[in-house]
Amino acid sequence: MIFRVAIPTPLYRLFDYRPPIYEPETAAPGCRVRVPFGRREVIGVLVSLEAESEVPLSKLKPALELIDTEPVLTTDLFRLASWAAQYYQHPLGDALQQALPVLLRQGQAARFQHQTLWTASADAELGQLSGRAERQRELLALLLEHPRGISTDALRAEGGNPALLKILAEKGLAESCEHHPTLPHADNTDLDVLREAPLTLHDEQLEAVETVNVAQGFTPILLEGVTGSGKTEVYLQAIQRCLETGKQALVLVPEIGLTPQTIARFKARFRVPVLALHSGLTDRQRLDAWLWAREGSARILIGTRSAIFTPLKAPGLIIVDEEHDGSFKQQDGFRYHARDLAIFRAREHDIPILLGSATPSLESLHNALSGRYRHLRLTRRAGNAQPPKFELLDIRQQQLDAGLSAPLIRRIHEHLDRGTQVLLFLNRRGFSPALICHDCGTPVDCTRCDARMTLHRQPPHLHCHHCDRQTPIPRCCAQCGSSQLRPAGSGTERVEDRLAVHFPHTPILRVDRDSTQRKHALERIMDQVHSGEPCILVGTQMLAKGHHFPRVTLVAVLDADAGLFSADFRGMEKTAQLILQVAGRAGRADLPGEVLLQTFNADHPMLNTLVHSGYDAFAREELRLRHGGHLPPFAHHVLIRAEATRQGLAESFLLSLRELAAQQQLLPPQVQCIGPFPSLMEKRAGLFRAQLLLQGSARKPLHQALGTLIGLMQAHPEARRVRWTLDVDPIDSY
DNA sequence: AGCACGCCGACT
DNA sequence: GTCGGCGTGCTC
Repeated sequence: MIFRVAIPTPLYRLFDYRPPIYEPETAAPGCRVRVPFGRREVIGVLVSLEAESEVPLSKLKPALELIDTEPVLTTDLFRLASWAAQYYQHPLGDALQQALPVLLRQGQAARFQHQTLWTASADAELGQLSGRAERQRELLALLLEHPRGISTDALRAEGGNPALLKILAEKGLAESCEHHPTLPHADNTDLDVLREAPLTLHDEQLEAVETVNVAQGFTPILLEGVTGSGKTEVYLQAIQRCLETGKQALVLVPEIGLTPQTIARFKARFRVPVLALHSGLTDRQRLDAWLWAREGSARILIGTRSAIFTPLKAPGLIIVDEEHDGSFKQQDGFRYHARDLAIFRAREHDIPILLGSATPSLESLHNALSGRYRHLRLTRRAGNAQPPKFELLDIRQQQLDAGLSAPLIRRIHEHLDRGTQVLLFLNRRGFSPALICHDCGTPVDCTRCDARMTLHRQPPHLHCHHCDRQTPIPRCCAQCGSSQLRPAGSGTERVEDRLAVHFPHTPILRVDRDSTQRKHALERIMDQVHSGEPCILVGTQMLAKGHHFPRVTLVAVLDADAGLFSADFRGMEKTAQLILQVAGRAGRADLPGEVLLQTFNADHPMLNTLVHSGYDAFAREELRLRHGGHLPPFAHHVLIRAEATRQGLAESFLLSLRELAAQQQLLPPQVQCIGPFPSLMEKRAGLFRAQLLLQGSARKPLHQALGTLIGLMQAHPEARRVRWTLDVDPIDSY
């Protein structure tokens, strides 16, 4: 018998081993094995058991140990990860590895963390202890209060002395047992899953919930609901039905969306175990959560991108919230898209999947419009809330003060005078995005990137936002020696500064990565906002997601043009999504909101469509343009990126790759090769980068071409000096 | 990716 | 004379 093993390495092949010296009883695909690999030991995943190997038996090493007696990667997860490896052209060993929690990658047993719990013996009574053994009596009393067992830590916390447990045990009054922590309500198999009553649905919500409930088997549904239309309530009620049939629900949320409020809302509604797989968990907690999900006692799993690999005993429903969000795509290494894997997984499990968004990705919208997905809309806001009023604020020929126009400042005054709050959005942190010599015009550039250093004032320093390099602020220009270095443009810090001058009596709250670094800083800001007193919030996209500010009546986008003319064809889509997301932060029933967009392009057709006809009209128009330009979702893209320490090397490597492929006629005619081009920012973090784009209208020839190109790149002599990576369905092209 | 081997420059 | 720089090759 031969073990065929996937090893975590960047190599696109599997490795054969002889079984361990001792005879393995239960070897099955999906089990982990510890194997010698080169001069080290690694954990691999058994892919198949073979009768023979192409490698001569003499070259085969024996595996050292079969770690699992049953597969850690169950059939469905194994299929999911190997499909993803194939689809994203990523080495199988690495893909399988990434589908596992860290502790399992390291070879730990797939078991719960065991905890020693103490109980009083069945017949133990306080009277059996002499009156003088007071501490022992206290301890026994505590044990008697916890018939299901208590840990030593908990005993100590309740005032018991765990050191005396041994004495009690010797007297036959106490017993210990190994136990893994259980989830509250894990034994709730009742139909009564509700903890609190559901909200009343309006007709559109009702239809959405009904659609999920009656769905038989695989049913992808795009739920397009404007902000405030009650998508979450639809999720909750769809999950309710799923739970009532004894199934589990998997909920994927964007990185920033996994807030305590979100989790709290799920926990408040249901009397079943709800587990959140957030970044704060330790590796151990992650493994326990993974095990609870696998054994079926966790009923609702909420997590970010990587949660798509959570094992489920009884999958019933998958929800992807804010499905357009870019954080579902992994941006390095194994570049999978969790939303797309979720679709695959739902199809495999033959269950419904709900993709929710106020601003769906054009990919999902296209799938909905072409009939591949059901398309449901929530156009009404819950309650009587009115949609905010949009207005383009033309700032041509306006004097700007740190990015603030005079009409905007007047409007801010009006809202503050009415006693409400204002939110200003600027997706640029720091004081100013450049520091420029007033005499010769030379900006201070990052030495490792093709980028300006950003000036920060708190604390004062220069910071490159692309490679994280930080330097002190120079006193004079490196080019001409002039001391007239001046900040150019403005970021959130500068806006905050100027606002303090214009509105000396109003609190200015800045929310960006810098202002919220300290623990609880964000919490404190949010508390102040929710107190309801007038204030001005200034911030980056941190403000755009997850939070809701009922007392904000004015939202202003200071630079609506950012991203409007981006070289990335998705720039317009992303801009629109961001603008609507920010706009959605404001207002409630009795305080209608107003959204101002400062722009130098007040006649821009797409901006006007978005503002006057809404996202749906915008998206259809944008889809029309994409169709005309043979761009995704009407074509498929694969990006081959390359980077090298010397300029030109990456580009010449890709050029040579393209020429080799052409000479040997390896590219089918349905696949177009575009480039290579230097990346938009050619130099980044000291590396020079280039990219080659493959485009095709069908996936199959594209994948086939990719396979042969990988072969060429691996064999290429230059590949030692050039690092290359693949990105299937890239979501940004820099 | 790791990791070792191996062959040339600046130190105690 | 050695320490260590990173080019080259291999991983069942």
